[in-house]
Amino acid sequence: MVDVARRAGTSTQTVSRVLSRPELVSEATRVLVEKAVRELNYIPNSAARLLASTTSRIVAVIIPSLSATVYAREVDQIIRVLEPASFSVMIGHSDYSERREERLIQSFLERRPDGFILTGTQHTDLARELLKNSGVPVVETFDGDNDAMDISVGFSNYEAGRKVGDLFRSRGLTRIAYVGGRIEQDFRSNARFDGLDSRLREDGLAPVARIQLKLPMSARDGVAGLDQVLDVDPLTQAIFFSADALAISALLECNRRGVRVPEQMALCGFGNYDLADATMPALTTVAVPFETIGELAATAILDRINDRVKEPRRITLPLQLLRRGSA
Amino acid sequence: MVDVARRAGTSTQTVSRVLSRPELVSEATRVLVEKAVRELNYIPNSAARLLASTTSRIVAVIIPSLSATVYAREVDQIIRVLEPASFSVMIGHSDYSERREERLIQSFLERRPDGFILTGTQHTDLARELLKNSGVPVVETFDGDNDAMDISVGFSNYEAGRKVGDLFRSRGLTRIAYVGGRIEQDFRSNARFDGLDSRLREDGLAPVARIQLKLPMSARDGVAGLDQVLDVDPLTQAIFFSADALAISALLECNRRGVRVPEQMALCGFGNYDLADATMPALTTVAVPFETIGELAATAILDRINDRVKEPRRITLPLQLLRRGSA
DNA sequence: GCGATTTATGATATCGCTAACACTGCTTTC
DNA sequence: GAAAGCAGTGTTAGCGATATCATAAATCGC
Repeated sequence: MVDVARRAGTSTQTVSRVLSRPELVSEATRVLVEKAVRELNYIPNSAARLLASTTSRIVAVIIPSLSATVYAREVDQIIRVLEPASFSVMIGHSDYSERREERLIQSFLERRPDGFILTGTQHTDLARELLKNSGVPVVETFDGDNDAMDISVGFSNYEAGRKVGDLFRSRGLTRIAYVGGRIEQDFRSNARFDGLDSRLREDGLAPVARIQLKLPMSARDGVAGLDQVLDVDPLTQAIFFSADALAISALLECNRRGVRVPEQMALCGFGNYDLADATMPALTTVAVPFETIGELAATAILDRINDRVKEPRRITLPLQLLRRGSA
Repeated sequence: MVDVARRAGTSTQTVSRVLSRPELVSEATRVLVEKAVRELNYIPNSAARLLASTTSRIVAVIIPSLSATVYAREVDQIIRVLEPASFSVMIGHSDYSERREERLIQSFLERRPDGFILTGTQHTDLARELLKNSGVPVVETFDGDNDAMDISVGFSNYEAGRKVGDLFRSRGLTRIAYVGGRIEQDFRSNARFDGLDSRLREDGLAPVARIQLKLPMSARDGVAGLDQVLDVDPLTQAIFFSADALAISALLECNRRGVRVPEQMALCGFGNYDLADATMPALTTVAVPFETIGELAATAILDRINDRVKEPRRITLPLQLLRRGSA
């Protein structure tokens, strides 16, 4: 920056101003400085800027895993919103573990991010404390059922479960199973199960099976889930899968085995992935606005950083049950 | 850090040592300092560290888009390797545009990353120059066909095209089409086409159609691609799709229309996605080691940063043609 | 036409850490 | 028993930017 200043015949302070608040500098000197910057290929050092100004223009994002399409698409949108505002995005994997999330928060805090976007509302006490002490804005996503620390952007997993229960019950089905992630890992899947369960209880019923798959899940696990359900109750009439990939592979497997969907077995997915309407029959599923979540979470962080919004906020997005052929 | 030092009764330098090179400090003072760190909830400031030591422990990753499964899985692995080495990962989207990549490189350089992982070998001149001047290690991925700046980790897209050509020709098929991304955007898809084309030319043939889809592609585009191929040549016998998602949706559409696969229409995908072996018939495809690419790219960056490797390197991973039912 | 503002620029003091060197006791070596 | 080596710790001087205040020049109101 000293070199640029010398070449432009100004002080470093003026160079700094041209770079971050050009409206304070006269047109003539601005042009001069910009020329010097270009000629010297000067690239500012953001660490020095952070040290002097205490704003990093970094947002930390913690998701369970980038391999899960949902989160990859969410992060994609987050980046699309934050990048134009010249924020960089730092990503970490919690692998569905609160402990790992805690460690990540701790290590991300060393970078003094201007915001955190977390997944879910379940965190360790230390994690909460660290975040609170740091004073960094936090947005929690994907969980509209529980209280958030400050801002939350999500949907009700519980409602999703109830909606699917409604659908199955409207067809008079009674032997209904659920396939999701491990109870101690996948809190949001649990909430979906609870919703389904509560709906069935209203009619004096209960799920005939609840299968817990190890995370992360692959499509193949859909067939495993199907088989485990049939092991527990061979007369099962309907299955709600916690992710479309599972449901699709189960549906294709039913086709292969000659099990008629939905007559013999009704299937419902969750997420509305790319291929959900390509199967035959097309997959009935719950459309989850994960890209909107990413967009709104990023916008909420920006609003908070720029002090446009001061109060805690809770944004709950509507879910849509897409009734297609499979249920 | 001053507070920690005071509380532990040492100098800040000793605190610094405990944090970054504890082997230089006696057990007794180390314990004392660690206690003070815990009690004060001290979190070091990485910007100050970077300013003083010129190492950021950041690796910048630029991919076309996180919405494409391939790149999401690659980045997933990159993070899994770099995080334990206490590097943070910064991600940007080029959206298949060299211009955008150039701008990203420029803005990432402000953070003084210790390494760059790029996608492909196609970059603007300025991008190359900036990277060269900065002296940051660069790994280029997914392109084993062209020369890299320094280290490359990828596979031959050209070879992939030839392999698929071999397969189709071994069945005596002559009317072969290709469906991929736009020629001016998707360089790696182009190389696959070139490989297929060169193989067909050996037998005096040429592709009957080359469909270019707008990026980013969704599964739905597979059906569009299929239709466009049939528009150009209704007698087409085989199609090579540049991504499994496209091929799967085309395959399911063929099932729906009563077109027999592979007898009337042979289909081959690329990538070996999760659902590729769940269809009926199962999808013949090229297995791409994208997770290995992520892992090796990250490892290569670490090796370079730690000066374990000094020479340019070119890692080319083998591809596997998975012959399943669809071709 | 003179004091009061406003606009544009500069000087100086940090921000929080680490590199480099200096120092203090010990132990080792022959 | 003196010289040399070593482990452990401290002192000092930056790293490259911005905040803050000071100053100079231009514009304003009446």
